Amino acid sequence: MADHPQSLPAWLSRGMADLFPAGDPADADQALAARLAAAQAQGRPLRIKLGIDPTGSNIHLGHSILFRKLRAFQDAGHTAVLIIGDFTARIGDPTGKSTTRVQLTPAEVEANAATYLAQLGQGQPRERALLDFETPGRLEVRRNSEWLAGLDLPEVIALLGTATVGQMLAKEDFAKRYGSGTPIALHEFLYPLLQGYDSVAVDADVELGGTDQKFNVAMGRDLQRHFNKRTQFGLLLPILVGLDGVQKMSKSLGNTVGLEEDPLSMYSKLEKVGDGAIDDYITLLTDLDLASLPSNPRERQKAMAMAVTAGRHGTEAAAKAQADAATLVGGSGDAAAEVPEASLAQVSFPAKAFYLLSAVGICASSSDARRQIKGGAVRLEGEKLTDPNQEFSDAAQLEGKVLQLGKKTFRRLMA
RNA sequence: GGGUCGGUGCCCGAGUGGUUAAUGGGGGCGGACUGUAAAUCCGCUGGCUCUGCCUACGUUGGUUCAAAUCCAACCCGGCCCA
Repeated sequence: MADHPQSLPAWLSRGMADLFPAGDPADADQALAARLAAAQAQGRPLRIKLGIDPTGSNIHLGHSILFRKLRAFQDAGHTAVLIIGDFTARIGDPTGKSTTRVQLTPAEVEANAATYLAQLGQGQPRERALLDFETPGRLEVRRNSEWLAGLDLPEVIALLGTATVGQMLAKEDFAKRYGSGTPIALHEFLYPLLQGYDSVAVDADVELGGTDQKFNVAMGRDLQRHFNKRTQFGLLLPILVGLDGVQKMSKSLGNTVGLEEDPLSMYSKLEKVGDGAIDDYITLLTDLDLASLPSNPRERQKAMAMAVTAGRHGTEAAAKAQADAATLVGGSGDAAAEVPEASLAQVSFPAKAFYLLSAVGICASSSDARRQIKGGAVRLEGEKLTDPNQEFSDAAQLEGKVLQLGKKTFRRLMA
């Protein structure tokens, strides 16, 4: 893994965690550089597969590193084959899961898929979008129900026949669950096979994935060989660690930055990622040159946060977010304009402080709000609230004021 | 199918008739400190416009003044046997 062929372009190898196979540099089935050269000689773009399971509805920065790499391929003239796993989502990828996933209904899957495409920039100009939806020939969006829904039982059995229980149990996630006595449903074994079959169906030259996808991507190669197809390369990118700098970025761990987040919250979250994660963020989420950045970690954090935010919202909005973040954290929230607004419309007056906090959505519940106030975490216009039962008679006396929870959460109250 | 063990709050895991909203740890949130970080220390961590009232220990029913704790049936899982 250490010595990739020299001839791979920088845009391709940037951030790469693993590339396989990496054999004979002259063989187009053994070395990606050779495959690239061969394709170019034939005037044929490579087909770069990336599968997404529309199981959630929000894409975060962790996902975006794969899309960024896919976009890089597009910009180099290759064809991105984005597979929406509408069929496989109904099984649920067991990767990284310690329990069987819940199965989604077709309607939920469709709704999620639509949201995903919108977040990836469908309908937007290519300069702003994460993927290039505009240039002809650069993107195919496919749903794997196209080929999976029609498989009949004999075909499924044949597919199952290509792998063994031993191989499945060699997969770390399954091994762990099996070892710890956590149930593994049989249909979960089908998942890697179906994902692999996707590669057969779309004639993938390269499959992108996180490092946790190695097993599934390798399965794709096995199946392509089984079906007498050209085999794909696996290009794996690191799993982005979350804001805590330790665990992977994952919605269920609450350490994510969403692609759709406003500039201020995006910036302020990013500028305090753990020290150990800063350089990974720079490599994987920006095009900045690591070597030319200041060595002071604080400065690097800022540069990274700035670049990522600008990538999504433009330089101007990012600069404003940076300035606002500085003001907000500096103490009083009154100077900043980019504070998310919260509507008082749902609040019935007179309102006690704890009720206000929960009604406006800044605290999870009114009990939580009481605790936060007692804990000295809540400020209104920079002034600490101490009595949960403090009463506000009407909306007019609150309108335009900034309510603050802790150091990071602000809401400007609006009528 | 048989035997056996088990299903507790976001997670792990104590508790086996009575101040138990339920020990402890993790995570999370807040405070101090700091670089808006890490580490460390401290507090909080079911809900409700809350001096009180609800809802909670797989599900449903039962015993009891009183159950997460006892009984029954059912559902789900692990292991062993077939």
